Amino acid sequence: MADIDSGSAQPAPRKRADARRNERALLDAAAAAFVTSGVDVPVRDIAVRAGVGVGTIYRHFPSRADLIVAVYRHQIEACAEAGPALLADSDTPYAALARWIDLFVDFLVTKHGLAAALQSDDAAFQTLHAYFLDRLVPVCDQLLDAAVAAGEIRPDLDAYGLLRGVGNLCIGAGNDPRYDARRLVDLLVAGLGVR
Amino acid sequence: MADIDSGSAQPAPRKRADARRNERALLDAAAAAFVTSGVDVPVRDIAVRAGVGVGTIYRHFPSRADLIVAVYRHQIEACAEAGPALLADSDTPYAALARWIDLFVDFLVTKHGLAAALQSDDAAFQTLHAYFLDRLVPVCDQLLDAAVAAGEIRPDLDAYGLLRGVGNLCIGAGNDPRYDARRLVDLLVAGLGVR
DNA sequence: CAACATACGGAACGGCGTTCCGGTTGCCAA
DNA sequence: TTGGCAACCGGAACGCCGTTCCGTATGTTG
Repeated sequence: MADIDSGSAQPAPRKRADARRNERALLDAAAAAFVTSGVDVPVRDIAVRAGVGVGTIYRHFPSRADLIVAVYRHQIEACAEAGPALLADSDTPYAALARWIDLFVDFLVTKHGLAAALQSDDAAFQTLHAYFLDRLVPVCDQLLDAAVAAGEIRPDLDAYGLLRGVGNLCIGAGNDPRYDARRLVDLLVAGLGVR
Repeated sequence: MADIDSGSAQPAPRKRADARRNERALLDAAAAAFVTSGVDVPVRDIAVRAGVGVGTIYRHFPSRADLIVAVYRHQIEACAEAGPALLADSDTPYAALARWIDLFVDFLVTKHGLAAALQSDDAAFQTLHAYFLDRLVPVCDQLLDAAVAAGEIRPDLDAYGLLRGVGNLCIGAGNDPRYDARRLVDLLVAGLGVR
């Protein structure tokens, strides 16, 4: 159920074997390349790693953003699902929010260049933008609402703004040991608390 | 005294008239292009605007970062000089810090793409990075130290981290009406305060 | 095994930043 | 005024990028 599309009778009449093999090789190669060289690794490098031509990449993933989404889908999904769980497990909604944001930061700072790609206004990255937003904004919203309802934080900020802010703060983390994105995010979250 | 180099006997033996004319035309053209299309406007566009060849740009400004620095030098200088002034004029060091950061945010959000360029780890932008840091970190440090000494903020954060955080939060502001960088910066600064 | 849809590889395209160099032009000395 | 030279100019050229296109190869199905 974590696959791209599930349920219903397979309306896609099954792909050719080599196509499926290449798609998997591409996902593996891309994941490895992203770790080594960041998400802006040249498309050709990924193609070489996977042992395919560049055309094959674009047939499977119409834009580089789709490839990024495909590679990280599981982790994003896991992050989204952790929201309600944290809300149930934590002492207060605010604590749940803080821990959830920690999770999000963990995810972002370990993916070189991903936070930057998320903010790019390049049309090619709209898919990426949209997927993150669709999946995470509702979760964040729920946490935020609960914390506001509990009177723990000011109702200053919407989920979209918070997520973008956190995402922005994570840009460049990992490239520069002097820059501690996590601490800044903590301060931001602290600033959210009622005084 | 606000010019690029002043004082001392001119060790540079005076440039040719056309060179000086072109340099000025380039600065004007670049400033206009930055407003219209952001700081990542293609170099060729700037050249066309200025009525010169691209070679001329690189002769005067070895990298695009140098051009950006040259265009905004005055404003950055003004921002730096406002630091001590605010410290003298404000009720508390924390208030001065908050107002100074406001100034910095004002500067960044009105320059499309500048905040993003500031964070780029591309080698070509090292000059840009270095200039901002050299000029603003000491000022921010002074404000931060004063506020810490007054017991107004926690000594959690160094000037470098704060400036980068604020810079990061300003990325993409102006492209997206749903994203209010200023509010996030305010929250961050609020988080800095002692509780 | 044939024949056809599907998928493949990589050349080709347009755009970018930057470099290079043959031609031009401002400047100063004669 | 003019000659000559250093300084400067324009834009072609280079290498890298993402993306598109198409002739060819191959899995699949009857």
